[in-house]
Amino acid sequence: MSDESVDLGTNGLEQERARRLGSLDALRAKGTNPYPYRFDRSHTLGEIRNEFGALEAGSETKSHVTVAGRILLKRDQGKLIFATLQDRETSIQLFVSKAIVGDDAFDAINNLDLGDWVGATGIVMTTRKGELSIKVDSVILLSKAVRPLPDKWHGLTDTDTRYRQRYADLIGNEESRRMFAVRHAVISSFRRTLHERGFIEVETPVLHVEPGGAHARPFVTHHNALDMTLYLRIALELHLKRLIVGGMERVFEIGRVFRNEGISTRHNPEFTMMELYQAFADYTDIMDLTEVLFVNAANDATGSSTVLIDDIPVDLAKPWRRVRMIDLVREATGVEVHPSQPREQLVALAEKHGVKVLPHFGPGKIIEELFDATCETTLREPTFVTGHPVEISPLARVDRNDPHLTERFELFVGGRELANAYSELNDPVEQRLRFEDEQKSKEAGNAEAGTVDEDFLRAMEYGMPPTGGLGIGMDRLVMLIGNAQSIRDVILFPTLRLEAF
RNA sequence: GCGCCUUUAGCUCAGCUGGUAGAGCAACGGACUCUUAAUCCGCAGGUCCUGGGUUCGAUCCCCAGAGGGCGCACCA
Repeated sequence: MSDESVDLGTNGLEQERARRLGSLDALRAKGTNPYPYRFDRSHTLGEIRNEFGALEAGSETKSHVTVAGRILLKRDQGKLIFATLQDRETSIQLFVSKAIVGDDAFDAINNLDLGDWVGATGIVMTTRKGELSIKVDSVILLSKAVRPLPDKWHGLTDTDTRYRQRYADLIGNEESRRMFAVRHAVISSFRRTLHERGFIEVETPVLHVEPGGAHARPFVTHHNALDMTLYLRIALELHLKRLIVGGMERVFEIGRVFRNEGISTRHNPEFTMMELYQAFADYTDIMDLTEVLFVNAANDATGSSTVLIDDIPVDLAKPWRRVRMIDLVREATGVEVHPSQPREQLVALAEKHGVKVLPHFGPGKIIEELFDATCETTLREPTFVTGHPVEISPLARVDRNDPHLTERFELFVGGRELANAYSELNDPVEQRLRFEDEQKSKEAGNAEAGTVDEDFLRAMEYGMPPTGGLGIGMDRLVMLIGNAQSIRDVILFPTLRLEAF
């Protein structure tokens, strides 16, 4: 066997690949380029459906069109072939008659494989049964597929293969295509809503010297020329606030952030965050804006503001509950809690509810743990949980009515956190103290605590106006609006273990 | 990281108390000018995830490992 020859192989896949590679050679021998450079179409398949969708059965138009797409199905009738052509929008049937195209072209079309890309010209018609079709007068191969498609009826269901070979998933699974259309619509809707409100879209660094703005373990990398340790960002917050100091007033960024933590149906190590900052606003303004963003996104993506949460319809357009974290914990435990209480009291309550308390947990952290354990998963309908303890909110402003709480909210929907927002802390002296508390907590063994970001403090010292800020986990929002059960269904290429080839 | 489940033809899946595997689709050969997952006839296709062990004999039982799913933990 020479190096060039195709291994005829021992299994079905290799045999099929060898056959298709062989037909490539045969095409080239006949002077056909199986991979031409370009192709002009007159209509997308969706345009044809829009224009001719109402055609009666058995009609023939005078419209001669040129289309392109992938052959998904072939139904061979002897001297007549029906082929299903799919493009990005939809699919349409090609009607190929031997009497029209001639013997040679008919054979060539008959020799096309499922998965091949073709361009076709012909007359728009409907069959006797009413199926919108193109009565073909010519078909040209645009790209030969050498590997067979998944099952034409069941598609690809194996989750591993769907995530690893998203290309094959997208070819066969309408639902997968729909989900990514929803994703695009949601993100596009956010840009529209924010542009309408005078927000400027910006891009800030992904490589950070200090991984701040959230509590999470970072990915660590290294810049060779500068011989410097860098971290992939875990949040967008601190750079966007620097822009508020700079006077940009309303900024947002939709960007990838990275957290070196577990993977689950709700977590991917890299995910997409939208953060915005609005000068002269506080967290109540941000609640209103969050509701608008969500309702617009649902409407733009699905045509309705109603989404399914655990299979129950919920209209996002109704105002959302606003309730303090300490009040929710009191409702759940029957015990009044407040960060000003002695730590031992809260430890006792935590133990009663099976909450593990680590040595570096202060009263505020224990209250949050109690909330996570007793309340979080019960918050099915959209709920703004407000008033987080200062201890767990180093970048949020203290509540104007309670020095132990902050002006902060987290938005929970379907038991999942989707958003986090504050009246932003803009006092540089207090910010330094908060950072120093974080630093102490880190030294006490809290791996996720932050450090003192001197450049950020310098920015604060130039003066940041009163500002409201918001962060939204876009993947989870797409899950909500698209009704996805796993974050992997809304991320085109989710993080997986190394594949063995 | 821990627990449970799972891995059989290119795809979707069967496979009984242990006797070395089947179907549908795709492919290939044939029939067919209105099909819709076309239909009909024929033919081929296998490292039963990997490595050990038990057994006369392992897809099946046991152990270890790998991939995947779900749950818990961490977190958004």
